[in-house]
Parts: sequence; structure tokens; C-alpha cells
Amino acid sequence: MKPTDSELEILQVLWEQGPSTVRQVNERLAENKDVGYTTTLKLMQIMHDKSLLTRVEDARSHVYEPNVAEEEVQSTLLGRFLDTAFRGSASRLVMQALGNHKTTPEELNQIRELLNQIEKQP
Amino acid sequence: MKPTDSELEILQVLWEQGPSTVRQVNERLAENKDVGYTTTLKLMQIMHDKSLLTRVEDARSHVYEPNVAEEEVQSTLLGRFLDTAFRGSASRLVMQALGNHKTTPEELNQIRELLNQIEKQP
DNA sequence: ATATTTCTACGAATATTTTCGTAGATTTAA
DNA sequence: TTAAATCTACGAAAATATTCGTAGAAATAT
Repeated sequence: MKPTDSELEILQVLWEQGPSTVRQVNERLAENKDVGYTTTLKLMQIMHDKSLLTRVEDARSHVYEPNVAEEEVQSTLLGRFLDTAFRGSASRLVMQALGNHKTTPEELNQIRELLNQIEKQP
Repeated sequence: MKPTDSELEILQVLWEQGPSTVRQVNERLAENKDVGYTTTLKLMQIMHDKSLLTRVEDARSHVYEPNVAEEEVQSTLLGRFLDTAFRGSASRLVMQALGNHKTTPEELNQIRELLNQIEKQP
């Protein structure tokens, strides 16, 4: 349950646009970078072997779906990232993330609410 | 300026304990995982080639220092991570980080202040 | 009906990262 | 002063990740 970078890219596409064929995924990826069809195919086959994806083989071209939830994967990756890049300090990561990147007032409020909730818990 | 995972581990040690010899770094790493001396040596040599580290060769055993600031590297990695794992949504990352990991009330207040500052800016 | 396109499967080339063995120099210990 | 230990440099093996070519089956177009 530790997708590589390329695998994560593919998961992103599937999370975003739902069940898709290899071609659909490849076309989406090709918008941003140079990648051959069989490359994407092979990766998705590997991901299927690893059970990162499920697929329906009824039709001629198989239709793939993520077999892992976005939040789960994010959580796993975040924990890892927190350790390797921020030596475990969640607050430092949060401050950097808020400082460097645009966030809407609405999102800021959401975060504030979350802070309150956390503080309420004993 | 995009250290690999192993390179990042070494940078962490150097950021934490300051200028160190290969042996010192290796001993620190060996606390957590199995790693041979020459493996660490080779990595640090590579990092020196890439200018991730500087070193003083006066003594018999060279003393290495990071040649990049922790915050810079974190910022670079964070940007990358935000894109690949959270599709660019800083707020989602922040919420997950706060939700999943222990944060002290003090840190929560720091974050709150930061939120206020951000909102104040036009 | 035949040719072209489109698909899967799969092996293997490439690229990248990580690990380590060996050689030779220099210091330290016996 | 010889032996053992410790260091650097370096090449190359091993592990991992990425890319793509080719073959054969099935569908589509001519």
C-alpha cells in the first residue's frame, strides 16, 4: 500500500475522473507529460497485480477503478512524509503549508473550526 | 536540489547534530536500520558531488555539513508532495495533518495566530 | 474478405537508487 | 616496527522504478 510516484499519478486520475480505461488515463496523463500508451498500460497492470486497482474485463478494453481510498493513501503518505521531511513535527509542516500556498478565507475558517474541535477534546 | 530518500535521511542527521564525520552519521543511522559504513560513505560522497554537502578535508576523516537549509528543502519537498499526493490542496493536507497527529495546545495557538496573520493580508 | 486499428500481455531495455566489496593510504596499537 | 584498525575512493552488483517494443487476439473499416 505504498504507491510509487507514477502509480500515484494514475490513482489521481482515477480518483478524479472515476472508472477509466487505459486509454482514458493515458490521454489524461499525456496532457502534462510525454508518456507512451504501453507504459501506462504496464503500470496499470502492475497496479492491478498489487491490488491497487480493480478492473472489469467484460468489455474489450478493461475498465479500471482504484481499490484504495484517496484519504487512506494520503494518510499513509503524509505520515511517511512527515517523518522523512519534517522529522515528525506536524505543526511545522502545517505552518509551512499555510505560509507558502494560497488558501481561501473559507478554507482558513474550516481549519480554524478544526483547531477548535481538537482543543475541545480532552 | 531534490534529495532522494536516503539523502534526506542523512541531511536530517546533519541538521540535527551539526557537522559530522561519516562515522558519526553512520552510527546515528544504524540506530534505526541496518546500514553499512561504506554505504553511508558513498552516499555522502555523492551528496558532496551534487553540492548537497560541503566538507572539510583537513583532518583524516572529513567533516561534512549540509549545504542547503532545512526550510528550503522542506519547502521544495512540500510543494512537490502537495501536488502529487493532495492534488495541490493545501487545506486538505493541513486538515489531515492536524487530524491524524498529536499537536500540543501551544502549537495549535501558533497555528491560529498564523491563520489570523494570513487573513489580515489584503 | 482483407487490411487497419486497437486492445492486452509480457519480456526486456533503461534509468535510478541503494548497497557493498576491495584497494590503497594513514593512523593507532602491540 | 610490524600488525590491526580506520579512513577515502571507486567500481560495480543488487534492488527498484520506468519505459517501451513486439506479438497475437479481437474489433472496425475499406
